[in-house]
This record gives sequence, C-alpha cells and structure tokens, in this order.
Amino acid sequence: MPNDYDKPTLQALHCLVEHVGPFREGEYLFRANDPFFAIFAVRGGTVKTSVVDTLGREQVLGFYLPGEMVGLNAIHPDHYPCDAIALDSVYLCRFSFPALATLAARIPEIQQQLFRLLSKDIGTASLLAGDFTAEERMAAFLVALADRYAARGFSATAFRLSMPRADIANYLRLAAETVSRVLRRFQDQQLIRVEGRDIEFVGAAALRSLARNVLHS
Amino acid sequence: MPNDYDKPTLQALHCLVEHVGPFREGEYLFRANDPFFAIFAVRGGTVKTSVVDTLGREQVLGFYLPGEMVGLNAIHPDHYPCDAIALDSVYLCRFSFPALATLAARIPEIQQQLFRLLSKDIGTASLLAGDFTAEERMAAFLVALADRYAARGFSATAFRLSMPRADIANYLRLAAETVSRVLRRFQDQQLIRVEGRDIEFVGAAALRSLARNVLHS
DNA sequence: CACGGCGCTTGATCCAGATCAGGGCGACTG
DNA sequence: CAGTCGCCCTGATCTGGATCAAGCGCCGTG
Repeated sequence: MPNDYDKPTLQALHCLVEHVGPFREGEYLFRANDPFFAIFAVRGGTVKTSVVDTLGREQVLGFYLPGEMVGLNAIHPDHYPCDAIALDSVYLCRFSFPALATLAARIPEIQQQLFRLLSKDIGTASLLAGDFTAEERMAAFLVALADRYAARGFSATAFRLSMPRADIANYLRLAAETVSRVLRRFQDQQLIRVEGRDIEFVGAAALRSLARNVLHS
Repeated sequence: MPNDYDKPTLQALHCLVEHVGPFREGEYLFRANDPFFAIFAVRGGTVKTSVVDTLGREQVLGFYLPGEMVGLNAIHPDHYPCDAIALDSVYLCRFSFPALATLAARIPEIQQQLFRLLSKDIGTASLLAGDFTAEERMAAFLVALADRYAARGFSATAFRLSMPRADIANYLRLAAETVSRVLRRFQDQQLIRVEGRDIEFVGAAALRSLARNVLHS
C-alpha cells in the first residue's frame, strides 16, 4: 500500500491491521464461500486464487506478490468467491473490512485508495480475457510479473517463479506442455534464460513487444 | 441503482446527477484516454465498451443494459481505459465522480454501494476468462443477458439482441461464423428460437445447465 | 542406495474453432 | 425498382494448441 499517508491516518490504519502467518505451501488463507470479513495485503510469499467447478477442475484466477491485496472481489457477494492458497511461506496483513469501510468514510484518502484498488482489479481481471496466442500470453505473463517485482524493488530482469508450470498453464488457459514449449522457444530465440523456476530476461525489449497487445494496448 | 435510499440521500444524489442523451447508434459516450470525470448509469438503450489495439483490431469488453453502470474501470487509471459506444438510442444519467466520492464519504450507504458495484465488476470481468467451448460461452452469454433483463423487469424468455453478431463473437472471443453455427445448433436442439436478433428460450433449463460451468461454478 | 513419485520436458497425433469462400436477404438510396 | 451495402448464414479447408504417450532428473523416504 502507498506509504504517503499522514500520521493520524497511519495510526488509524495501524489499529485495524493484524499480522497473520506464516502459512505454509498449500495452506488455505480462505476458501470459496467463507463469509467475507477481511481483505489481506501480502507481506511475504506468493498467494494464488482459484475456483474449482462442479466437480474437480481448478481454475487459477491470479497470483499475488508482496505488497498486493487479496480478497477485494469478495466485497460484492459478501463471501469469498474463490480459494486463496499459499504457494510458499506466506505472511499477511489482515484488514477487517467493516472497520476499514468505516475508516474510509472518515478519511477520504483511504476511500479513494480503496476505489482505486478495486477499479484496478477490474482492469487486470480482463487481461487474460482476449484471444491471444500462447506466445503473447506467456510474454505478457512474464513481463507483468517482472514489472510487479520491479515496483516492489526487486530485480526486473531475473526472478524466480513461485508457482509450478501447471498453475501458470491453468492461469493462462494453456496446457502445461504448451508452457514448456513456449518457454523453450523463448530461450531458443534469446529472449530469456530459463532454468527450472528461475527466469532471466535477455531480450526484454523483444519480450515486451510480444506482450504489448495483451497488456492492454 | 437500488431505490431503497432514504429521502435526504435521494435528494443528494439528485443534485449531482445529470440526464444526458440521446446518443445515436455508433456514437461515442467517451473514448479511450479521455480524462475520467464521471460514471454513467444507462437509462435506456445498450452500450458496448471496447478497446482497439495497436492498430485496428477491436476487442469488445462488455455490454451495458438499462440500469447498469458504465465507467467504473476508469477510476484507477484516472482516464477511461476503453471506448463506450451506443448500440442503439442511448439515454444516460451522468454522475460526476468527484462529487459522488465526496457524497460517499458522508453517506455510508453510497460508499457501500460503490464498493459493491466495483467489486461486482471484478467478478463479471473474469467470466469470459475461462477456457470454455463455444457452446458453453454462447449459452452463458444468453443466460446472463436474460437474467439481467429479468432483473430490470423485462421478459427473461424472449428478448432482442441489440448488438450485431460480430460484436457477440468478438466479446466471446469466437468467430462470427461460429456464433451463427452455435445459434443454429441451439435451435436444432430445441433450446432456443432465433430469428435475426430476436431470441426466445425454449429449453431454458438445458441452456442453463450448459452455462453452469461458465457462470462461475 | 534403490525405489517411487512428482514436476518438467519432448515428440506424435488429433480436433474445435479459425479462416477462406461464397451466397442470400432485407434496408437504404439514387 | 434496380443497385449496393451490411449483416447473416453455410460449406470446405486449415491450424494452434490440446491431448496422448513416453522419458528424464530431482528429491524425499524406506
């Protein structure tokens, strides 16, 4: 979250936040249909959200890195519409939503920030929507991840994927085999270096131009 | 918008709303990158939103029926991220967003309602995201439309599509030819009756069961 | 250290839906 | 009312990515 609030605002926020964790890999932060009561900011680790349909098939909705908010899509239905699962060791800040909404009414900056977070999620949700090629989707995924890491002060050219190939594939609506093949092709074309879950950008510009159409023109 | 607000709330809302229109078929309500200043409620007609990528190809993001809100996804980037185009004769209510946000800070019900509208859009944005068959997507589209019409007091079993096939196809990430073929198949299977843009549900239950997985299980 | 199991890769085949091509029909327009 | 232009339908072919089917390296476990 932005850190340019004034003193009393920070203090108020401090009162209603609660540190939770660690969650271990595979643990649920919340499950679909749990009653909605709080939103979460990731402090450390990575979270994935997903729904499972009638019966079995999982659908990955998103990944959340440190500094990002989980649970905003639960405000409307008033219960969580998806599962949230730790991909590694996850630490969170929990914000009671009723308390936060009350605070938002008193402090316009908070309200504004919430509006912005919500509105932003509408945009990112429609990212994976288009009909793009496997290459475009993969490039967009990598570039978006890099940018999000960069925004938090991590390296934008080398990082480690915290999710298995199967989850990436599912998220991008591809088969795991296709993810493998596309990554290999990218490596052959000197766009990236891949080693297991470690990614290094070599031709960031070319990668970005592939991603351009997806990251929504 | 919900109509169970108390008197002073209604009065306040009344002050910052402005009736605009009519817009004629093909006219723009706003364009991508226009500065954000207001959100709109559709009073009559149908609006589609879309983006066009570097150069040419249009991507339809959504359709808005009477009673629905357009422009919520512009709050975050602070300018409209898409075009909004009238599909027929469109009448709107325009809400200045700064004024609305100020009001929301005074009246918790308004704030809550805005949060809900925003959160709801996150959900619907991820509807078309899954990897579903052409049949599932089409069924989901028809059922969702019917439900939205029903929610506004129109018939849930017979309605007129206000958009051309090409827009439906684009929205569902299908080819226009596929839309044609699927509609015909539905008719052959006694699920619907189609005549040009007029749709009538015959086997609503079967249609719903097709749509079930998409309308997100 | 052998044994499984899991995550990842690679190759071969298959198929849903895109694309290409053509035709019909209703609505404006001169 | 003939001509044109959109929009819609239908058939034939093509293709990107799914699916099927192995193999391979790595790690935890008996």
